[in-house]
Amino acid sequence: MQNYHFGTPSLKPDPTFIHAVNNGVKSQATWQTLRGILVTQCVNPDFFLFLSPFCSSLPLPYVLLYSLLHSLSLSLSPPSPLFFFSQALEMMRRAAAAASSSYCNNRGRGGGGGMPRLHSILVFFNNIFVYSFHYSQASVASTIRNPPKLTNLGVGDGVSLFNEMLQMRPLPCVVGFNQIMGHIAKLKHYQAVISLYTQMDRLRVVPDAYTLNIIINCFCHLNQMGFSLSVLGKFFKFGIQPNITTLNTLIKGFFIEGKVSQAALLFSAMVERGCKPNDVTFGTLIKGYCMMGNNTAAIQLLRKMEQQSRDCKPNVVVYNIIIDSLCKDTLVPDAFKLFSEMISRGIAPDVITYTSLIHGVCKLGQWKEATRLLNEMVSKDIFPNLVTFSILVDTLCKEGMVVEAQSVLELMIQRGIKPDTVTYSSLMDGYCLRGEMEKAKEVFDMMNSKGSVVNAYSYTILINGYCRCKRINEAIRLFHEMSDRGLVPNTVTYTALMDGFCKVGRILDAQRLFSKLQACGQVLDVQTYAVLLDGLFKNQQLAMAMELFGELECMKLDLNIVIYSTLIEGLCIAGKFESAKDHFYCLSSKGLEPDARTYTIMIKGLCEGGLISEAEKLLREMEQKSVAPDDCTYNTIIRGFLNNDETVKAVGLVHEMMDRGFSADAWTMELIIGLLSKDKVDPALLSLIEK
DNA sequence: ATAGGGTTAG
Repeated sequence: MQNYHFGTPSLKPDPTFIHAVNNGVKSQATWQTLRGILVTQCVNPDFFLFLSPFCSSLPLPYVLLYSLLHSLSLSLSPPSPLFFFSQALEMMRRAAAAASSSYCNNRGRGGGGGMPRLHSILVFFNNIFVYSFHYSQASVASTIRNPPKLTNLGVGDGVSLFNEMLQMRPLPCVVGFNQIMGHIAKLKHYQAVISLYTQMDRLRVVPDAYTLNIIINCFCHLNQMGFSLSVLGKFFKFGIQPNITTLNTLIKGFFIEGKVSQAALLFSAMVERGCKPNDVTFGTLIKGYCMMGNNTAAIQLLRKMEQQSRDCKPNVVVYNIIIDSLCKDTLVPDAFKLFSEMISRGIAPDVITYTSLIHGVCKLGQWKEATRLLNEMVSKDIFPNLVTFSILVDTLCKEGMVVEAQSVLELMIQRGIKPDTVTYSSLMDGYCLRGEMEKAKEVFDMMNSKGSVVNAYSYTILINGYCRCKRINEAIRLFHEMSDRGLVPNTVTYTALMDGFCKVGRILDAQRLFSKLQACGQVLDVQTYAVLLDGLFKNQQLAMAMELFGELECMKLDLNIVIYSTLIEGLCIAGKFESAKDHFYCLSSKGLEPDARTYTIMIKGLCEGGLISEAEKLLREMEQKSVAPDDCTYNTIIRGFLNNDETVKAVGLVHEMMDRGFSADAWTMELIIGLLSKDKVDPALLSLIEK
């Protein structure tokens, strides 16, 4: 093992080597022989052995890979290597075929264009090929003087360029293909990359480590770890040494699939094997743990980095990952601690650091702090960019301040920052939240006409908007429209639509959607269940709701407070107050803490069941446990007291509520006015509330 | 020329 280095750049596979492997495979040469061939190619055969345990839980072809890799070290004859390779190839081909057909659908809606740009890029690539064929130095120099902007290349442009390149003879060097695939992968069109790779493979363009790493990365993002691992077979076949990037990418893939243990195992296996992790490895692990909600593990890794040799000291990227994760979990003070720590260590924050912090404080409604941060960053010559502005737009929208959001949007345009799909989608959501569906639709249509590509997010936001307003038919129409445009509705889209059906009482349709989702093998998360459960309760389907809950309890999903709140609320709706109470008081034994919403639901239930003193007890308990009661809690309990003829206590609570800066909502007002007209409450109450 | 960081929906 020590004779090989993972960081060694792989040699270009020698055609005779590929021949040798292929013939060896066909003739069932002993694996000792193949191993020998790999070694002549400076490829470490142990590498494949070391990766084999990660392939062991995979379906048939991978099982074969596993045994094949084992026999590599035991120098036994494997069952049928040829079978394995053809299987793996076939699977890749099928995946790619599926990918390319969906890609064609996407193209159908036109757009793209940009021929002049295409030409200049083509010239650029030609120059690169010239360079790699050692033709002319002069054209290389001119390329360096006038570097074309690859960043302007759209997906469609990239694909046509790729196809043109495939028709050139002699075939261009693999570098050009890598550039295009890498670029399209950056644009997140992973399926398109896979289908390009299949075409190139068919024409026998020999990949290199870059190519295969790009492909692994694409499969990872498509949640197809199995295919990612099968690419290892390609490395083997072409005699290419997998490198540290390959491993980093595989680790990332495991995290995307939520397989933390596999990721950790791969990491320790590589360390054990003397393969040195680099800063990207640590970054990937830290990001992975943050994604899993384990900030503590992420910070521990940061500390571990500090103790490592100087080549992987913590950098701005790892600090940003953790700061952002802490902000997302509203642990903003902790984020600020890390922020000062990085500065004191001489690591300069960048636009991403500031954007994450701004997002964090905005979520807590700390507008002053956000403004301070904006000023601070600008004073350091770090300027807010598209993402920073989009967050500001989004936050304003979530606060219901769409007019202000619009003016931020205009400001950014003035500064030459073009709002994109995300910015406009946030704005659209802002209108949806206010129920201004006509305005939301206007933004949507404007996006379509201005060339901002509407995506699955945009559709889901709009569908959700219509569902909230109970305009289910419009939602259904959009749902079909998005599929027609080749945009794939995901669990969130389905859940929004399901909620819409529930809201208009079409519980059967909601259930049908749910079954469809299950049948597609989609990953159903707790929130999807919560929506259906809520719908069943609200449509008086107690028995079915309880059955669904039972099903849910049997599954290995981590049931969160949302699902229990829904259950408790549902039981209250059905008048089963005792049962609701049981669940409520059992929460802590399940390791769950009721939040303000849970308390409000239980308080409401207790009031409806006439147990007002218990309701009041819960309100006080909230304060002890520092779960702040919100305006909803106060309005709920005040209504409870009024309905139970406890006007004196109600008045006391109204005072308390006003002191805390909350006000009576429309329902409470209506109730008070009703009681006033019957001379049942003190008129002073009205003057108090009307302020 | 490839891999890691910040923005939108239930």
